[in-house]
Amino acid sequence: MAKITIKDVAREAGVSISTVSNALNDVDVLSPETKAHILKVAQRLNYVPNLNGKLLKSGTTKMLGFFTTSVSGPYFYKLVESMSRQCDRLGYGLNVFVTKDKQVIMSNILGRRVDGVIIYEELGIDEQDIAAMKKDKIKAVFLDRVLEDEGMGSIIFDSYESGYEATKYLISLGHKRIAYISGVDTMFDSVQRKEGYLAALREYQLPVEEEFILQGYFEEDSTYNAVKSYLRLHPARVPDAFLAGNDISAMGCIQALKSYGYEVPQDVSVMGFDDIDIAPYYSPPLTTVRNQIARQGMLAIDHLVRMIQDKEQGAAQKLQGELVVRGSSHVKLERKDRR
Amino acid sequence: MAKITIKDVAREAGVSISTVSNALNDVDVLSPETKAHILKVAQRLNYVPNLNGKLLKSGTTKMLGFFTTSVSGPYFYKLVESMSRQCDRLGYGLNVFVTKDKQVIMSNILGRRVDGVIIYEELGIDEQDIAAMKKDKIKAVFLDRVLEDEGMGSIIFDSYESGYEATKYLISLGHKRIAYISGVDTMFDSVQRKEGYLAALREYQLPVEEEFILQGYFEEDSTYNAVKSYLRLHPARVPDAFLAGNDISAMGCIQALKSYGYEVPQDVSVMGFDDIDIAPYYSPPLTTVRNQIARQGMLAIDHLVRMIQDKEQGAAQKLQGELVVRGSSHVKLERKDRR
DNA sequence: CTTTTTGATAAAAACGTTTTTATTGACTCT
DNA sequence: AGAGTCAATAAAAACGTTTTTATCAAAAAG
Repeated sequence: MAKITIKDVAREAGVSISTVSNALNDVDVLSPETKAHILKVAQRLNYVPNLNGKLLKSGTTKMLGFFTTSVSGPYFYKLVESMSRQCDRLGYGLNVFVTKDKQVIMSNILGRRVDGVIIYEELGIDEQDIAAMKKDKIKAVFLDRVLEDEGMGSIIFDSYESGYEATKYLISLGHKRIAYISGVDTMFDSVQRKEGYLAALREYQLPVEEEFILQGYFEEDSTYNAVKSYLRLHPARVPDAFLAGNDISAMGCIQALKSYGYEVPQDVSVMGFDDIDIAPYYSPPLTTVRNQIARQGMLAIDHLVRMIQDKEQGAAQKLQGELVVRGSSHVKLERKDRR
Repeated sequence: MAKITIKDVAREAGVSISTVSNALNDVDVLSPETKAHILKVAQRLNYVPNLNGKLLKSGTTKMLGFFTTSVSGPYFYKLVESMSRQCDRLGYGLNVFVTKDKQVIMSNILGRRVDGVIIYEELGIDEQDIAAMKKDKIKAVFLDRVLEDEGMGSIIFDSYESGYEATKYLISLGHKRIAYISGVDTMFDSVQRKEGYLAALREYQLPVEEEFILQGYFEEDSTYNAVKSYLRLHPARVPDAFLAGNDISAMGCIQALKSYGYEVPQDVSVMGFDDIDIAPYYSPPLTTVRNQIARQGMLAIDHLVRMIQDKEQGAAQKLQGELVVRGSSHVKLERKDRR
């Protein structure tokens, strides 16, 4: 029992192929009886159009592709969740391609499996690939990089601004000696957050001190060790506050402080970035800066669809972070001595 | 500048279409020079085959589809992560379709966008749809239901066994009066866990008491209220241990116990199911039963690919849970009086 | 020296659609 | 009454591939 095609329906209904196609696609040229008859036959045979044939001919799929190297972690599922909701709303399907093989990515994009693409992937797609996509008039929105390159869209978080705002918040609590725990220096977001931190210090004319910039690599353990070794070496110069490159790092920092007998936030304020799921449950609950992930997903789909409909040119957008104040930060108090 | 097709490559290289196709697909009938020449031309023109044309003709896509109504939460991303890794390993691509529209799901499945499908969706696909898929020889693996129906695969967690093992563990700690906090009685997993719990009680000849079965609806608040009202009504008959339908519920239970001055685990043991991300960070860290999500994903892909290659018939598999002992459970102690 | 075989390439058919164009027969004009 | 419109349907072309079949010259076989 082979797959039922439009041909089978035509034969069974005693009409031509084109008539069946018209009936199925609701083109209004057929007599109501013929149409009804054909639909009934199609139903009876359980006919389902072959999407590849359909797509090959019509060139449009009503499908958007999301290309990513990973879906691990809350960032991705929040993103996918919001994108798929918005797709539903706009009458598109969402198709997530998880692969690390650039070849696969490019051939799916250029091979027209989807009407437009959202791209998030750390490695791989370079200027040349983007040029190829532009040449083919592929509509794309990037989530992980700024594109000066016109024609393509991008929606990224303003990490610089987040770093800046976080630092300003700590300053507003009365803290003057604010340390920064750096993430990975090759990552764009990481660097931007630090830049924002430095800018805020400069703006408030607080000294930028070399030893106040620690290296935590976005990991709990590394940060724990880095902070501990700082406290060992400079017991007399403990910062008022630590701004960690992300929440994981903030957690390591808090552990290290606790192990040296400092109370957070009474003795030292600590904050991170990302507002990961466990942040509100941590002890103390973490003050952090949250990225509006759902908004990013929603805007990406919106923008892409408008690009596809030629209502909008690709453009770059930046999203502001959202300060979330919880228990790990506190106005500056006179610190009790180290136990 | 329209899309480059195989025709353009043929014209440019001065050969026929079929020759180009042979060159590109490495069919070994061409002279090395011709082949090299064609490949060079294709490269120069940035030719990328149209996947729809290709697929339409050859009928195979080397793509697997994962159909789901949601990707929210850790379960899904762990699942997708493991599936995509296994796909990579086996030379397939993974394609996640997120939609609540059954129509979309069915037309993508039957419309041959993918070589095989993994299905997880709570509502929608019924016996009739499955019959249609079988008729079309679609290869499918279900993750959310047992399929007695031969021909299709399914890989589910053995929730009955998990409930049984969890209860046995609590009994092994010396607990005799074990309460169960039920989830949602329409959900398969929820019911199965409770059945396992009851079976263990029966096996050890412990009395099954009506009041010991509370209703928590898998929510923190509902459970909190349910447990609290139990403690208010039966202050003299506090269980030795609570087995909550999931970790969220366990958290609510612990809060309620604390509010009545009971210490967990010294006074009462509490455990849940799922091992959610915050379980190890909770206070106390939760004892729970973990489902092997990554294993489920891996097995699903494996099974599906073997079905596609006709090496295996669809079959049902069950995965055992994994007991994770943390701080919320303890051997039975003589309980101090209520404060 | 003709007939076969072989090797390399080209032509044509096929996949399942949609879309464009053609073909009817019935109706409406003047 | 003949030409022109119209409604309904059919036929054919097209989408971009792969695959099957055909072509044709050169080499091998007799």
